[in-house]
Amino acid sequence: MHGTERMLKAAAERTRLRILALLRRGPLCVCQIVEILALSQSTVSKHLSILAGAGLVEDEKRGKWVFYRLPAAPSTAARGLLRWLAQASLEMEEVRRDLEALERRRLAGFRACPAFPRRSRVAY
Amino acid sequence: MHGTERMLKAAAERTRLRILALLRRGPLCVCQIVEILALSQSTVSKHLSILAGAGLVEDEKRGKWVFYRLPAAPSTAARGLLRWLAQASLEMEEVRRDLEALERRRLAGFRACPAFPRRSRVAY
DNA sequence: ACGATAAATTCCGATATGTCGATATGATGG
DNA sequence: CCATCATATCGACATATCGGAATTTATCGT
Repeated sequence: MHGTERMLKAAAERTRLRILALLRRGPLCVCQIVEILALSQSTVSKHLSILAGAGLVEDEKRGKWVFYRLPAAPSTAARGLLRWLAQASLEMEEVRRDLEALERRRLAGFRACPAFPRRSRVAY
Repeated sequence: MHGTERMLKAAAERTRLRILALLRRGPLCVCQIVEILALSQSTVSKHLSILAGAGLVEDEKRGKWVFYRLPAAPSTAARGLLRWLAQASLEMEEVRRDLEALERRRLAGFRACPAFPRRSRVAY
């Protein structure tokens, strides 16, 4: 399948849209995403692998945790789509709720994951 | 389903990407699209209805023909996605072949469809 | 070495999707 | 009115996709 199609298929699913919106706020490890989305770990892991295969996220192992984030150097196509998604996904009620939940947990203290080095703001 | 998701799902399919790329060159009636894509009429018709439902194309009846085209006044989201698609879909081998086939038929004389009033170039 | 934890992979059932042939709807022309 | 043509819709089938439970793999702490 061509990259364009793969990228669109990856983005065109509610759960994955939710994940992308979360990652826009910064890197998260799988268990944190599981907690926010309230979906099974296997489901989340599978979605992340689809997103990674499309070049819409990248991962970094940190001991037994795996952090996912939006790619630091996305392809031109990925950058364009991610930029569109950043706008469009905010229109979704569910996404907004997820982002609030994320913010709440960030304040309340998340889960015992090692802090991930926050890069500067994403440029797209 | 939310508009954003519906739009992405509509775009995230090979046949529909091909249709959108064709329509970028100007309005076409269903039978012309059928001819170029070499798919059944029912298949093409269904895809068009999905695209229309997502606001990515619009239709206009002309006697017994129905012409489809990219929307004259797309929503902000649709405009953004269509712009991205215009770039990205050209990377697909199959799409390029379709566009060549379209050009060839335009020259060789298409099919007995009434000429559709060509609007000025799409602005997005 | 062992148990515990995080994540990926595998398997399975339920549902969604793409395609086509057949049929229905609607317009046109004799 | 009837035949024809363009399109939409329906029914059926094959395949793809999503979700979760269970298992496997890898890492950590003791």
